[in-house]
Amino acid sequence: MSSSCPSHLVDASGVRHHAYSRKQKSLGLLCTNFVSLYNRESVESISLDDAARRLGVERRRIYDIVNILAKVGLLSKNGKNACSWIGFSGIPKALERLEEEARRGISCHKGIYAKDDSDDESLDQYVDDGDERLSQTVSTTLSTAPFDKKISAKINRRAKSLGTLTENFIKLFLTSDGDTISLDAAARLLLGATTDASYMRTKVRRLYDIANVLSSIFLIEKTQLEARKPAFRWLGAKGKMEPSDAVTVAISPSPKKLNKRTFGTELTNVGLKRNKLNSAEGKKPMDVKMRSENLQEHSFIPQQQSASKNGYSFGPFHPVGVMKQTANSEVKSGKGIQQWENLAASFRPMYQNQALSELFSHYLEAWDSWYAEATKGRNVQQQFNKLVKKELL
DNA sequence: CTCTCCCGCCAGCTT
DNA sequence: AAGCTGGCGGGAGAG
Repeated sequence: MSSSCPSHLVDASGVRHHAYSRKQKSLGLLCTNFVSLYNRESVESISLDDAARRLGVERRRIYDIVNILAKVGLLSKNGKNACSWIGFSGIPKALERLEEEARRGISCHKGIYAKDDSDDESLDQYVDDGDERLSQTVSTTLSTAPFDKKISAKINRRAKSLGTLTENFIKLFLTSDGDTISLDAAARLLLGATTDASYMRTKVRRLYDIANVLSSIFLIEKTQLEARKPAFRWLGAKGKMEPSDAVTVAISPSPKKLNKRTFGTELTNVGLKRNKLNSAEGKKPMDVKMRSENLQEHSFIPQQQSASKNGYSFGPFHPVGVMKQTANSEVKSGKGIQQWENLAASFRPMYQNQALSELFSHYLEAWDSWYAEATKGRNVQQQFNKLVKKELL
């Protein structure tokens, strides 16, 4: 085990030193690695089990990522322990769908997450949550009341899911004129006027989860509206941002800043738990060990697959500073690819791992192609946007 | 201190 | 019954 962990973390006697780093274990980074692992042509079906093993994480984490990525069209879930990889080309379509739904007012911003643990009373607000089967069930059930508690529970559960939250979070952007939404506003809009602070806290946690993942695939970036007011900026594919909209946070990209929630030095998120655990602790020591070993065998260095479509990206909440300087109008208006490349180049050294740099350049290509696709012929209904805009910020 | 968000428990669902 | 999913919130690292 120790062999697959950074050596400075564990000494010869197996005692862990104080080197736990959250940054190396972030969902975003994991997502990045996930994408780098599977974003290639030869990949069709993904076993979640396998993914967990190869990435060296609990399967629980894979679920999180898969649920989010499925909503942006990178992959689709199909059945137990499996999903199929679609790739970046799937993003435009998924965004279109979300936008369309948003326009039709489905799962709108009016607090669809309003707390509702008890009854069926607010069921109708869940009816159209974008899941056809579920919607159908609900519709029929509604018309044939009395309403089944089980279905109600199911709907509640679904309505609170990471996936649904992801969808609605994205819809916020897609239906807004501005492209930056404060965390506050997002929470308010997504959760409705709940007074329950703990419920709010929970959902904000989820928002962070989602934001990390979306950041890692460059759909959004984290930014700041003002001091201590975190916000997210849509980088997607709308290409309608004016330079003047840009939230200007001129940050000189000092190395320190750049390291903020960005790159792990490892390709994997393997292994170490928070330091409250010592080597003897943990429920599944064997499991962890096995993962580590597996990682060594499997290290998903991109052998020499067809050198084109494969990709890689940097981590979550990535280059905040640099992004500020490049990711405004140019990026959005379609001539940004060049900028992305420059950006990428400037970050390349952050990867100690050579395989990663390699993957990284592949990723650029993938990005390039999906971006081109995404910006092509895309018409955002400004009208509707204006309506919604008022709600934001 | 507050913000961020990893982590894994465990309820509910599926096979 | 066993295994799979994923909501949830405690609590720790980062700022």
